[in-house]
Amino acid sequence: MPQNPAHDDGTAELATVLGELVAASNKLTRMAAQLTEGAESPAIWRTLSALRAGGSMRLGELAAQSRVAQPTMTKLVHSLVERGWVQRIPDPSDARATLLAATVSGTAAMEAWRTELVAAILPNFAGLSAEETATIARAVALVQGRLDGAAAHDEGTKEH
Amino acid sequence: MPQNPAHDDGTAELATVLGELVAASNKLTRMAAQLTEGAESPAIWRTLSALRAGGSMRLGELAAQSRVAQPTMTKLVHSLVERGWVQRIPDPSDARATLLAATVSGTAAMEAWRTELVAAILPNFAGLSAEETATIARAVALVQGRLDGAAAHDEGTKEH
DNA sequence: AAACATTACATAGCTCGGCTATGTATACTC
DNA sequence: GAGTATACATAGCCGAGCTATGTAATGTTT
Repeated sequence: MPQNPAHDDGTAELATVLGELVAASNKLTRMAAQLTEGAESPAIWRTLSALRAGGSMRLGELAAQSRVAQPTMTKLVHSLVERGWVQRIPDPSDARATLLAATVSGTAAMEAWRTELVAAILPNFAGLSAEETATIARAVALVQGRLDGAAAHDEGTKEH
Repeated sequence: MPQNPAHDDGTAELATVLGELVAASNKLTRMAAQLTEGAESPAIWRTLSALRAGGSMRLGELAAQSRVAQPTMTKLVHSLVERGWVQRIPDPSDARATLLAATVSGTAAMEAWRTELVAAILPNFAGLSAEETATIARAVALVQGRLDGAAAHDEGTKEH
């Protein structure tokens, strides 16, 4: 705990903001899940999204990016492959590993879901001014950056 | 659907931002869950948080606020009561209903969790300037407002 | 006021996403 | 070539989410 307020660099305020940020994120995620019910689950889209963002990668890496344990990712990939949304490509340099790539239909499905979801929540955000939209966009970009940077680090952070 | 682009009020841009907002939220929620593993689940904290924000309320209302189905909330409340974090109070005006209130220890547990969580993610956000922090704060406030307004509406929106 | 409809919550039973522990095959190292 | 490390798969569990349905209290109707 930062017991000594050597020089107040706004840590206290930042902490408050982060607390609320997480709470709001939790709520929004729940809302999104509820609105697109019947469709596939958030985990599916999160995984596809990570694959799109990071390009083809191995299962373990994808698990780290998506912040789930490796066996969880094995399951997710299984169901994604079944749906034809992800393709397994043997890694030429390592017979143990397989590279994973989003297929065309996988990408299409993801974007269709995104469109549907946005359509569902858009009414709630209809009254935003251009300036407010820009504020949210900037905040999202800031948070995104911090999240991406974190994934790599944590690999070595695990105890044992 | 707003089919006619009568005047471009930035809907397209807003849609993009919302898509990314949801994706980032999903990721952040996952990160938070992973960091505080071993502790209780996000659903527990989300529920307690809703109770704190909205004050004592009936189970059905809490379910709506927390955006889960009623039976799901029944389960959650059960485990919260077991932990002594929520108290059931018979509703004097309706014998079928019970009012739910966060206990002192429930509130304390929630704040402890929040502190722990913030401590865990704070390093990732350490480099933020005061201005960036403010941007995130404003965005969170904006989103929060839209989320809160939505819960009530949806009650009547359900088909059948 | 008896009967019916509605409402508020509980129960049953299922699925899925998350975890740990462990197995198996390939790769590395000496 | 034996032993260790790595990449993924399997097994088995738990919690959170859902629908469908049950039960008791309330409201409504004649």
